[in-house]
Parts: sequence; structure tokens; C-alpha cells
Amino acid sequence: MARETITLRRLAEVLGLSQTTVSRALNGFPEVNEATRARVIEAAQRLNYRPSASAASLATGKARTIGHVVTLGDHMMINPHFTDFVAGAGEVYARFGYEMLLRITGSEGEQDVYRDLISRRRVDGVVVHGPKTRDPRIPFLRKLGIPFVVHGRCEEDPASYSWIDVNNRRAFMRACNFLIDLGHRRIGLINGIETMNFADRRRQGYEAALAARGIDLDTSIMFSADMIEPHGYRAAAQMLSSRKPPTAVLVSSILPAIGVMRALAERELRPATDLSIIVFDDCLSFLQPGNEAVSGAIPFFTAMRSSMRLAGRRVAELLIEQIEGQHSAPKHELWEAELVIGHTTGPCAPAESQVPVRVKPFRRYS
Amino acid sequence: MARETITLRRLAEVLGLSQTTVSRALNGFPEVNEATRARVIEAAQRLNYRPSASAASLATGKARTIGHVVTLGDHMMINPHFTDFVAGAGEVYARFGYEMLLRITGSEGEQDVYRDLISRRRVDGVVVHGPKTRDPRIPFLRKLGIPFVVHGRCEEDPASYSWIDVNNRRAFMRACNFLIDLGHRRIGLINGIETMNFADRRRQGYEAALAARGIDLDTSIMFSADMIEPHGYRAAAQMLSSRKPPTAVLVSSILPAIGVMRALAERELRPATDLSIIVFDDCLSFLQPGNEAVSGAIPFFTAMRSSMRLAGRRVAELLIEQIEGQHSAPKHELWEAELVIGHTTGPCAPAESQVPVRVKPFRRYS
DNA sequence: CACCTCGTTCAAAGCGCTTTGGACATTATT
DNA sequence: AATAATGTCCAAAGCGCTTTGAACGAGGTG
Repeated sequence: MARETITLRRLAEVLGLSQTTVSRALNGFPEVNEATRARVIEAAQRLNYRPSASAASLATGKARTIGHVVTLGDHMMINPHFTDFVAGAGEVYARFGYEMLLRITGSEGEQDVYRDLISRRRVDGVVVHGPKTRDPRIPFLRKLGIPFVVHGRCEEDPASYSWIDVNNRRAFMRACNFLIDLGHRRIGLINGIETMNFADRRRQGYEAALAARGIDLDTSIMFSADMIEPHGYRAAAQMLSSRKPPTAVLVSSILPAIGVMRALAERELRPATDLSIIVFDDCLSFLQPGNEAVSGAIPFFTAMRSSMRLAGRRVAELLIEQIEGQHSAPKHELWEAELVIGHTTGPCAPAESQVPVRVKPFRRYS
Repeated sequence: MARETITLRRLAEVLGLSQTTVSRALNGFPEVNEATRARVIEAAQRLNYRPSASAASLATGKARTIGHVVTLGDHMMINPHFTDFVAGAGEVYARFGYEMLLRITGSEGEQDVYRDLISRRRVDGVVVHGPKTRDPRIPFLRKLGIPFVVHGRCEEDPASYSWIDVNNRRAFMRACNFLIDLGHRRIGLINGIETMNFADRRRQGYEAALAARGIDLDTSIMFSADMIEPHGYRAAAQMLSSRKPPTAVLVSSILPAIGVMRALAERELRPATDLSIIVFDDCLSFLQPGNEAVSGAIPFFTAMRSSMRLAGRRVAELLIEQIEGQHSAPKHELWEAELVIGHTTGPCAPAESQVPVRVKPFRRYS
């Protein structure tokens, strides 16, 4: 098993053919006799021949590898949603014969990481994770002239590059409207860090919905921080202990939402009856397995859903298209999140609501 | 910026030197005049020269890349603990100039993935994630004669390869003893999938602790499944609805523990008072940020802790040592988890306990 | 002065692929 | 029958590095 690795040259010798022919036979070129091709393939399999990746990429100039640069946040952690995304992207790479290169980096020097990856010709393209509202990486990558696709997008010139994003603004607007329809007037926001474009847009949606119904903003019930459990806990604890706690809250991820639950439990309060909670959950597979939705069971959290895994798949597909295809125009996809009703939302308790409650039957928003 | 990439040859031409000298100057060989070396380095920086990774690895035979093969579990998801591990490993790779290659695969054909990675010389070594109790990957990799380090270990011949593992047996034994000391006699187990070695050992620890105190096993309060929220929820729900619910429970990960909390809340029961919970949390960064422990705040869950990130770091270090160093003997590290007391454990309610309760003061186990 | 040793540099030979530009039979076309 | 058009195959030139073996002065020894 540990016998010397077999090279193209050896294989050609064994077969009594030239390297050219063997190479072409294996790579499916038409100008080789089908009989010889069969012989070659058989021998390659028998001798367990695998072309050297570095030799091939040196010769072709293609690395057949895609780079993912993930930045550690304030808490030096990788966004857990990332695993789902990567799983989706991985499927696609496997299908097309690409490798996935992962670089973990602190927030400084991200650009150097990209530059390094690219100028050493380690990757044919990169995917950009977690774009900020104004993100220097994008003009930088454009200038480098390398294929890339953004998961999310930036404020500036989004038409000039490919991206896939969820309509975060709309999702939060809708969720907020849903709460208002339930009679809530005092609605808190537990958002992610608002330099991130997605969080910024979520806030916009929240603000727009309130404004449209003539509800004033109250910054004392608006929070913004890393999307982790303790943040949700602290924010909820602070709101619930205030003289005028909200009756509902919009939470940016299921992680802080779990913290909200903890704060409620501590006070012997209950979701839906004491505090309505809507969470943007991105279908975190390890908390909310997709099959639950399929099987028809009612999920616990009322949530805006959008599959991270699907996003990973689609981003990978776009990127490969861009790498392999002729220079096509940038593509964009804006996905709508689905509002799924769970057990954490309910009508505003009459005592607290300033207007008559219009209870709507639970239903599944498109 | 998008000007043609500069090669070693060009750089040598510009400098009026041979490729040999330039290469050696950049790679720190001693036989080059320090004055020339300085000139070379300056020029390289000015012209933004980066050696081609594939050319270098073709010439040296080293890929300077390490492969991680992660297998999607039953729920087609990546274990979320993985992100922390990878973050740790990534730090080390960055420090030593290695890349990280990630391959996502279904459970079939894992071996082919390794074989492919290795025989195409894409990686210099691999790390094995989530070893099963008897895992065919290990003899397979040994036969291939490639450097690898296992995160966890297998039952068979663990002395023959390098690994880093947590003493899962001991951790669960200790946690179980702690509960027994609190007066609990009926202790449930919500374990991971027991074909996984770590889950198997955890169960052993649990069983050993009970046996040592003369408590009979009751398989109706022992559960084993993927470590996700719904599993914890279902297991807890089932136990709490039974005629004779446990007064304490050992949970294999913080994810199912969240499900346990949900089951409790649903029944208006409370942790510690109605059900003691100890969780093995692996310091999931997005739920239990390390700084909480450092800052002295009492964490919510009573937990057995062991840092995934540290494990990732150490595994990477061992692997690089193995790749670069002379053939040294396999190394093993067995880490002890730390038992940290939080808010989810308390004495067994007298009515339920069969023996007088011996309350111990809360303390931090080493 | 011849000889040796250093310190420094270089030409050239790979590493294992892909790809260009023929070569050489066959077969089809005139 | 001569020519053109295939259908198959090959030798050789790269791709951009690393590394071997040798060259060449300068300084140190006998």
C-alpha cells in the first residue's frame, strides 16, 4: 500500500503509450481511440493512479480550490451558522471536483489573507462571508480581478459583483408587522452587530414597520451585539426588569433567543403569554432540524427562516459558474425568509395594549 | 493591480541574479550574502512577489496543507463543536504557514476521501474527527503511512497513533458522583450516539459510578441520539412524563440540554429544584463564552468543561510536529474535564430521595 | 608561489502534469 | 492514382519552483 506513488509517466510506460495519450484518455479528450481509452482507464484503476494535484494545477494554472476566509468576531468565535453554510457549499464542491480551503483570521489583515491566497495561486476564487455595510474587501477583490461571490452584500455598488442575500429588511418588517397585528405596541429588538450589513438592514426593517404604524422608536429596548446566548439573556433581563417592559421582542438569531428564554424562566415568565418572541433562525440544523418543519410538527420558536445550507450551495454554484464560464454578468439573488409560526408568539395581553386586540388565526406566511 | 503575476524567473532577471540565489535568499539559506539577501527581499516586496504554491509543492513534494474530513451525521449536519475546534487548529496552521483543506462527506466512502486527498498529494497529513469505537479509518491511514492525529481515540491499539482525547469516562463518573453526593439516586442519561467512542466512554463512566454506589441501571431513563436540541427535549419530556421521573440528568452536550430546559419550562418545572442537570459542554463559544468563566460570573449550567478550541490547537501542533519532525513515537494526551458548578444542580428533594441528603457546599472541582 | 578553504553565485536538471505541433496510417475525395 | 481529410498517437516544450554539483574569486597556509 505504501508502494511508491505511480505517476503519469510510469502509467504510460506500463501501457506502452505516450503521456499525451494517457493524459487525454483520462481527461476525456475526443481524439483517442475508445479501445485505448478503455485500456488506459482500466490500468489507471488497477494501479491506483491519481494525478498529482500540484502538478496539474501548475500545468493548467487552475487550483480547483475555493477559498473561504472566516473572520473571528469579537468573541474570537466562528459564527455557528457557518457550519451549515459550509456543509452546503461542500456538497457542491464535491460534485464539481473542487476543494475547499479554509482560512481563519482575526479581523486585522483580512485583505492580506485574500491577497496571499490569490497571488500564490492557491485558489481560483473566494467566497466573502459576513460583509460589513461598507466593506473594503469588495473593492479590493474587484481590483484583484479574481472571481468571488458574497454571502450577503454591501451597500456600495451591489450590482457590480455576485451575491446571494436574504431580504433581511423585509423579513424584520414582516415579523414586526405580525407582532403589531397581534396587538403589540412595545416591541424590543435584540440585533446582531450593526456594522454587519445584515444586522443593519434588519434594524431598518424593524424601524420601518414601527414608523409605518406610527409607533415611536425607543432605543432603551433596542440592543445590538454579537449573536450569542449571553447577549440575549442580558438584553432580555434588562428589558424585563425595566419599569415598562416590552410585550414582544424581535431576536436576530436563535442563540440570543435561548438567552431570552433563560431570562424569562428566571422570572417565571412564559413565552407567548408574557413575552412574544420572533427569531431569525437561519434554520440552524442542530437546533431546529429541517425535518421538523417538513414533518408538520409545530416548531418551538416563531421564526423567520432561511436555509443557510441552501445559501452555501447556491453561493458555491455561482462561484464555480463564474470561474469556469465565460465572463458573464454578476448575478444576484435576494431570498425571502419564511415566517413560520411557533409557540412563542401570542396576542398582546389586553391590559398592556393601547388598542383593541385583533387576534389573527395562526397561519403560515408564504 | 491585475498586472501579470511575477515569477521567480522575472524577479531574478530584474535583480540580475540567478533563480537559485533568489530562491535561497528568500528561503533563508545561509550561503547567501546578507547584502544580496536584503536586496532580494526588498525587490520581492516591492514587486509583490509570491511564490506559486503548486510549483513549490511540486518541487518539494510537500503540500503544506492539512486535510480535515468531516462526516455529516444522521441529521446531515456538522457537529457545531467543530467550529471551535477548527478555529483553534486554524491559529496554529497560520502560525506555521499551513493551509487547511476541508472535505465534507456523507458517511459512506470516507476512506476514499482520505485516499484521494493523500494520493493526489493535496495534503501532508490529516486529522481524524469523531472516531467511532472501532473505526476502520485508523488502520486504513496507518497502512497508507501518512501522518495523522485523531481527535478522540479508538478502542483498538490506541498506542499506535497520536491522539488527543478528553477523559470522558472519568468526567461522567465524576459528574455522576457529584449528583449522587447531592442525594440523587435516580439519574437519567442523555447521551450522544454510542457508536461514537466518546459517547461510549461517557456511558461507561455513568454506569461505573452508579454501580460503585450500588444503584441499578434503568434503561428507561437512558437515551442515545444525535446531540441536538430536539433530542434533549424529547428525552426529557419522556422522562418527566413517566410515573417515576429522575431527579437528575447527565447530558452529553449543551444543545440537548437546551432541549431539556424547554421540556422543563413547558411543565413549569425548574432546573436544580425540580431536576438537576449536568452538561458536558465543551465550552461552546457561542453559548458559553470563555470569558464568563474567567470573569468569575457563575455560569448557568453546571458543566463538565473542556475546551474544543484548545483541542484543535493541540491536535494541529502534534500533526505538524509529526509531519516536519523525524519519525517520533506517537503521542497521546488525555485531558481531564473540569467540573464547574452552575445554577442547574441542587440537592435531591427529600421527598424523592431514598436516603438522607448530604448537602455539600458548592465548590469548584479541580 | 602553489595549494586549500571559504563564501558566494550559477547553470541545469528535475518535480508530474498539460498542451502544442507534428507524424503516420487509414479512409474518403477528386 | 494522387490528394485531401480524417483518426490516433507521439516528442517535446512548458508551468514555476527547489536543489544538485560545480565554478569562481578572495583570503589563508605551507
